[in-house]
Amino acid sequence: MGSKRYWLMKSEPSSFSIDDLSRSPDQTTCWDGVRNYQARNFMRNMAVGDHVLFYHSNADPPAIVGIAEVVTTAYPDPTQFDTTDTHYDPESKPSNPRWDMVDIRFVRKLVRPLTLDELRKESTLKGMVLLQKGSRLSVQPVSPLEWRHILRRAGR
DNA sequence: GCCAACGTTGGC
DNA sequence: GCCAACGTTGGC
Repeated sequence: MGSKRYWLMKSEPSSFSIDDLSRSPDQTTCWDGVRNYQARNFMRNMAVGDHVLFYHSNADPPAIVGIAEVVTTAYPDPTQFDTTDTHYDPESKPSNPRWDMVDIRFVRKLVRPLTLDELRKESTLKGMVLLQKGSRLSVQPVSPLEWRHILRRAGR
């Protein structure tokens, strides 16, 4: 068993919130709809058991609100072949799927959500992908140090 | 609603 | 290969 990796995944609570995740069957959902190559590549690097920070973007306030875990490795996102889906990609062929997804399962909500504002005040977190100017990556790596610091700040 | 920053597309 | 145009993200 190799050491687990840490990630952050963004979701707009108006479309899928941490509560939606906790109410999902098995408290699990497939992370479909990612259409960014960098984000896809990060998902391809995920392993079962990896830890995930669940972040509410376009929220008031934007914040890390919970913890999830990766329960499958990456596999083809079926919405890319669904002509009725907004994420349909006519260029992607079933013989060579372009877009992948993983399944993640709810672990817990943070006792205290950590707002973007608070995160910005932490010098330890200066390097977080989330906090970089113009950063829009919806799936991104988190360092073990950042993870530890965030959990401590969140009151465990 | 605004708009800056980013990624992608396509003409040349 | 360049770069303008466009669509999207996401904080404010």
